Amino acid sequence: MDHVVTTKRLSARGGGTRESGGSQRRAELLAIAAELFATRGFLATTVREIADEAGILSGSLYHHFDSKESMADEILRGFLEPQRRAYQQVLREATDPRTALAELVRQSFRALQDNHAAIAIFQNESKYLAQYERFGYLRKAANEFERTWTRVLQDGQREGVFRADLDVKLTYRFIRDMVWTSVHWYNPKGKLAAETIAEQYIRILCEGIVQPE
Amino acid sequence: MDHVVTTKRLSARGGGTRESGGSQRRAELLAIAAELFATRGFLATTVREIADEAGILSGSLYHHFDSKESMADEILRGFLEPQRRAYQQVLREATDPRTALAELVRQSFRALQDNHAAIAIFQNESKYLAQYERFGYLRKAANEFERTWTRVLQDGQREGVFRADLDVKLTYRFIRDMVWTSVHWYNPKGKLAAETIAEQYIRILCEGIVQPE
Amino acid sequence: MDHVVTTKRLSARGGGTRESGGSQRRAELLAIAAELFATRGFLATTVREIADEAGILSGSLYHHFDSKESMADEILRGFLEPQRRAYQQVLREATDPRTALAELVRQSFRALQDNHAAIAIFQNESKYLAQYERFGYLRKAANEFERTWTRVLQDGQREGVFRADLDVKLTYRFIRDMVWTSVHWYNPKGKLAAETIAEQYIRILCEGIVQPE
Amino acid sequence: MDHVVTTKRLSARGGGTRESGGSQRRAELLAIAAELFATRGFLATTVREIADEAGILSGSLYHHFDSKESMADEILRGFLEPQRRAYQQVLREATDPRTALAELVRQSFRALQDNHAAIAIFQNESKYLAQYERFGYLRKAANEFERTWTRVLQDGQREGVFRADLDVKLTYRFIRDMVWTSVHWYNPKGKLAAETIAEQYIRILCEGIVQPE
DNA sequence: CATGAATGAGAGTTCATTCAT
DNA sequence: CATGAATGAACTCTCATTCAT
Repeated sequence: MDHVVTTKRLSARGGGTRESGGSQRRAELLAIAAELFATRGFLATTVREIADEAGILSGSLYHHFDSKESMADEILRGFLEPQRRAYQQVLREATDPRTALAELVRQSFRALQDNHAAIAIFQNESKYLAQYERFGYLRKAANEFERTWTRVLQDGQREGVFRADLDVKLTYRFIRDMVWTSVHWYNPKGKLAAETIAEQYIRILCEGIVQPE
Repeated sequence: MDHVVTTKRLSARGGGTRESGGSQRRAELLAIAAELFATRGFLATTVREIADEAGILSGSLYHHFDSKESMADEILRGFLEPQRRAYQQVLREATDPRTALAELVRQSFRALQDNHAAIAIFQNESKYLAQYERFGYLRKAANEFERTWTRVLQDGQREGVFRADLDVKLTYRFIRDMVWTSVHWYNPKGKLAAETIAEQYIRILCEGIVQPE
Repeated sequence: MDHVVTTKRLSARGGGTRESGGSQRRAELLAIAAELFATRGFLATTVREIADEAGILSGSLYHHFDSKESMADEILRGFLEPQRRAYQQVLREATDPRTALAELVRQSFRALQDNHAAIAIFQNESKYLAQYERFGYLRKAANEFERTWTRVLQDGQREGVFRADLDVKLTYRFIRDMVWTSVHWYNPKGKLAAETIAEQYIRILCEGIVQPE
Repeated sequence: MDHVVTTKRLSARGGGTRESGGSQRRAELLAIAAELFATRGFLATTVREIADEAGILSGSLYHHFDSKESMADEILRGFLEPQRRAYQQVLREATDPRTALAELVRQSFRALQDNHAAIAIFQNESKYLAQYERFGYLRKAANEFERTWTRVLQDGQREGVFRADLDVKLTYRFIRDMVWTSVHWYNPKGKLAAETIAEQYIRILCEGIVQPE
């Protein structure tokens, strides 16, 4: 379905980061880049804007990172791996599908609070970035997330906790979209706590919006 | 909250299209552009790509359109105004909040089938485009859509049809995201009919995913 | 009278130069641009030609300047302000209108020698450039120059030094055109010294070409 | 002295006009083009602007003219040949150098009234256009004009009418510039008659601006 | 670590011109 | 005579990236 463009707009350079171990300056720069990528988009953000925000010249960024993509890469990896582990832990610790589902939602909103920028980038730029080999792991991560959620949904259906007439894949998408898309309007510094949203969403999701008679 | 970027990367040119009344060729070109903007993103699509797909040279596009933005503009206006009217009609014809809500969802998925590309662009590029005066109407349209949905939700709560403990704004966002975000995976030519998705989503939305005891 | 063309062919970009303080390279590039603008015209000179002459790529110019217009802007400002001050000084130091006039002519030809390119650009491109806000100061400068000269002429008429039957405005234009237009043929490196021309012109201007009987 | 650029920005096409005999429509179009070339400059005027002003599409102009240059060519030739003849006649009819000079000035200002646009183009665009073979006649015409004026000046000096200490070439340039440059500010429809200006200029030129004691 | 000058590819856009209808 | 669609070359400008200092 996706038009896969061969190789363009991304340097041919294999990959790799200049120094894996991160100095503090590095982390600062990464945070700045993440914020800009998240709010303006990866393509719409220039390395000069990142450098400006950091108070250095654009060329100087290349002392810390190989390329603009390396920054996105590092930001995304820094979010995906912990998130993967967090989901696994939820699955291990949950006793039944319903609490598992609720915990997955809660964990997701917690991530929204802590990794707002990274999630926005993952959400908005995956399609574009995944065109390039280097970012192949994005699709893999998305698939693993899907397996995580659908397993819970299927278990729930089997145990009669979730309604049997639901299409699991469709339901998964429903949930995923509703959770991750909040990144577009959720403000970690705003007055609406992630937990509050999570609880509301869990209720709508489980019981629907209609008042039972 | 949003970082508002001043003015760049979009020509200051007031607006206006070369010819408002559309020839047939024009419509073809617009469809090509819409498809590309939708699948690759506005920034990631070059006018040369659009022209290539149309079998002409990039410069020739400018016989029909003022600029790349003009194309996006025309595509978006062509979707928003009819959509607005469709929502209004739903509101006029619906007898009670619950059917109103269901109809709004159905109408939205119908739009997804007919205006897939335009909706994707509206969804993905609004944030970027709305920075520019010319696209101010995007925010206005979004606001009007919000009013439409929240009115139905509030009416429903007042009449006791929808649960009273729901935050209306949050619920609206929930619904909006779930509906529009489907644009990312929904394939109008695929085997999953928009109506099927709509019905499933309406059920989840209204009754939740949990099997009542 | 003048057809005022709205806004095109000049970027809307407010103004501003990349760095106000000038490095040495900057000055070299500016000199090259000035020479080309002067001999070929602003529109007829491409940034590639400027870059070629400087031995760099056209894109590299944008490390130093915001735009082609920025270069013209800087060239013109670098000439107008000193010129304004020079005229003021002539006025302050002159004891009578006749020597004032002669000194103004001399100062103008001296400028021709030092700022040949800038004057040519001011002369030839003002009409075109002044269409754009950014170059509004060109008209202001022209007006101030006019006031300078007409004041001297009026003083001279009042004191009976200059003939009373002369239309001051017309006479001013006469002088201005004759002085500045020399830019079209005057060659600073040629054998004709600016001073020689100035003296001849002063004589013609003051006493006419007719041999008194 | 002039940098002569080989061949660019002017079609290689030999020359020639589509139809020598001029229809009326043709004359109208030419007048429109002349006005635009004069006020905006040759390069700054697009064929589309000419066509717009004429109420047709740009491509339609090519039914009447070979190229944009052909228009300039025709406009310039239409002015130069009559002007040449007019100068010749002045020379034939004048009885002495002083009246000859005065008549040349008067004739020039009369031309300014009738051929304002053409003169402006001749004045402003000669340098640019003369780069191209096709417009070689511009230099020839300029040379002939120069010979006309300098002959009168030399005759006058020989006969003791004009001051002997004047450099003839310099004086010629002085006069030419002062006369032709008026094209920049002279408005044929304004309240200042060409004759008035001519008389003032003749007086300044002959007797100077200084009040004789 | 950072600067500052440069590269090189490609972007959007303009415009004179052509030509079938 | 004019239209409308297209060409093709050139233009100004952007931006990720490199590298000597």
